Amino acid sequence: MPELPDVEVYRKTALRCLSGKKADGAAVKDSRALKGKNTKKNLQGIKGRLGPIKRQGKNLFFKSENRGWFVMHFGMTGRLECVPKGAKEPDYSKVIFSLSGGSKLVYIVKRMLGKIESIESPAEYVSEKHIGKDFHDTGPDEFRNEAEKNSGSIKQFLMDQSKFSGIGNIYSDEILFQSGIHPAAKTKSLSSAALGRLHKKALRILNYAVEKEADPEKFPGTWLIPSRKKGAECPKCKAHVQKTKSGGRSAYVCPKCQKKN
DNA sequence: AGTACCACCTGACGGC
DNA sequence: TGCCGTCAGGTGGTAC
Repeated sequence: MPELPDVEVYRKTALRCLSGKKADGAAVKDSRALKGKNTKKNLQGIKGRLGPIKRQGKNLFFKSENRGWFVMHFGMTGRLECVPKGAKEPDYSKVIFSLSGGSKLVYIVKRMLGKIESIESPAEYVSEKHIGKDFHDTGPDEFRNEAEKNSGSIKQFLMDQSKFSGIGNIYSDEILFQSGIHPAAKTKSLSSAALGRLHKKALRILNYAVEKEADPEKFPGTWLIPSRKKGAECPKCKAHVQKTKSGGRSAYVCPKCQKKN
């Protein structure tokens, strides 16, 4: 789940959960969900207000009053929940932030691919990890410029976090579907106008998904995501949706609506 | 430098 | 019902 819209939802969840509250330590249930030497100690020692909270791409950053910055990544199966006082923690809870008043902010991951790490600053982190600016902050010109330098497929380009960050496998499929572009199309084969439309469409889709809390059940039936399975009907033309591979990742395509050129 | 591919870890699901 | 194989929306490292 966790692509830009999902992580944006988690940011809002965290904001709401932490607002007006103070943290008193974070319980680490599974150290494998942590990265870096001092992360465990720092999490356990957290005291006071948590914030600001920032998001860039799929990364969520938050600062603690006394232990500095942390970054959260959600991998394929992570999420963040605000659990009220007395309520049971969800399965696979890995790190639990205790808040004043008894509520908790809980970091949950199933498949151990997500991580929390103690870091110096978000700026240093994104520069070290080559994480490009958030897709929301990219303009059409820079999008086109980067695209024109890219020699791979358009899907891989959209998913490359080093240029612009936030788009993953699911939303890249949606963006390409709504743009009528085949995921295997070479980025270079797209006209400047097509790239401009693609960029605009991508922003619109991401914004809309955030509005709908990244919940696929609230997405329109005209979107691919609800039909993103092999053999389902294309919501536009009723052809069968095909499952293809792109760079080792599954890519769902309507063979009639999406053309390679 | 840019791109392509595999490995990582464990849960969910479909087929037998 | 239970076992097994396959696949999963993430990134990072390595090999071209």
